Amino acid sequence: MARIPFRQQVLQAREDAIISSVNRLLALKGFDSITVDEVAADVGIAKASLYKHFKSKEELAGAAMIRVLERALALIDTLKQDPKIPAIEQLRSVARWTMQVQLAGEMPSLPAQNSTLRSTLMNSAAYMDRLMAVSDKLGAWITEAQSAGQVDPALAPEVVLYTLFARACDPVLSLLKAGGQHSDEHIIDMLLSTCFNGLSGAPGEPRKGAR
Amino acid sequence: MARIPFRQQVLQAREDAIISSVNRLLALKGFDSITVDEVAADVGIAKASLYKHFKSKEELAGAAMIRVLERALALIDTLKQDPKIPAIEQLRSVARWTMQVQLAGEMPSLPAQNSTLRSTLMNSAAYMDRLMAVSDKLGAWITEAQSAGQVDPALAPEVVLYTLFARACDPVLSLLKAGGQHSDEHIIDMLLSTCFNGLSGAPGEPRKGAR
DNA sequence: GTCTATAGCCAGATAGAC
DNA sequence: GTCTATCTGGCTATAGAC
Repeated sequence: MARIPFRQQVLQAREDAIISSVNRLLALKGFDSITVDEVAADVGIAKASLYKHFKSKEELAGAAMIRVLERALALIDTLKQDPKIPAIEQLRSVARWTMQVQLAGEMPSLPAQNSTLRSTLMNSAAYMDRLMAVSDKLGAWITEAQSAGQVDPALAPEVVLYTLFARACDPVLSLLKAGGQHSDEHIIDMLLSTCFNGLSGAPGEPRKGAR
Repeated sequence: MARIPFRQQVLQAREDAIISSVNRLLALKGFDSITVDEVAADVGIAKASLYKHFKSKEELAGAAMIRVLERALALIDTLKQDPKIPAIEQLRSVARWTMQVQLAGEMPSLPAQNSTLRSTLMNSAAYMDRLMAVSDKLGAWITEAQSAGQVDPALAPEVVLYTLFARACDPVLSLLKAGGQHSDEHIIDMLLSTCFNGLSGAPGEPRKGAR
């Protein structure tokens, strides 16, 4: 571990820069709309050099997804350090974080239908491992919250999990952001409310504040 | 109006067939993944013939969107015939319908980010008129439901409107459908519940039945 | 309006020198 | 590993005969 450091570090830094560019462009334009030339130009290297690091456009997107999943895992582990917080609040914190990432233009958005991309991701152990790690950890909170009656026990757990994932790339947020009528905080408050309390709103609950 | 009928009818029927194919393929694979060749093959005509009816791939997608918006308008007008039904129930009926259309594989899904498609649609009066008609009619119900306290008055009306639109193409539904664990009716019931009552569920409300 | 054939373009991926 | 230059395939759109 003591040797090989410098050149490797440079490479690692370059890969980080690549992933950052891909991540941002993916959030901005989506997988189908970006081109590899564009990514290369954004990073400031030649396209052929990109292909030395990642062997396809799909792998580039996969790397961005892996990174965001790792950020999510880091957040979850941080949240777990306070075991007194009710599961529902942990889930709400995760949802709030995904919305903040979206607003920051850092949430890569992939088309659900692109089949070559899908199969690349499903065949990537690095991706699947992290996806399952996130799912398991959220799944535990979901079960706990349902037992405590904080999340509707009539909902199948997958429904809750998929809904949380889906709200992490919900087009409603970008529409509201583009509308420019509300502050970022207000947008997040309203979307968290629709997510957890529904359009009808929860009669007994305070809607404001409660960071 | 009495003349010109037959040949025109044949053309109209062909255009309907084209739109049906586009609509189905759009629901199945999404705009970016389908090719005009594929549409032509599905309809059973040559690609060049398609371009006699619609002058671009974007216009094809626009025609499909116009048709689904017209179906929505027809539904809304039908629902309006019973003025005794509370606004919230009207909105729920519309949401239920969009989910049924999704499950039937008839909800075209367009990428939110494709800019050439976006500008084609925004420049199409036929599309924009219908989109605004739907928005206005739903908007009236939303305002009414908020006044009656059936929809959370703290939510900006656009949030409610956008959320309903977004639930019409929510990936959660196709994920659950692909999972194969639940009946179509059950999926719709759960998603309507998460949409209107949130993940937490509404304490006072019955969740089952109520078609 | 319908077809076959093709133009024209663009983007993903690679060759080969350094 | 990085670059420039190029290949290759596929896709939108059109030409031109019927």
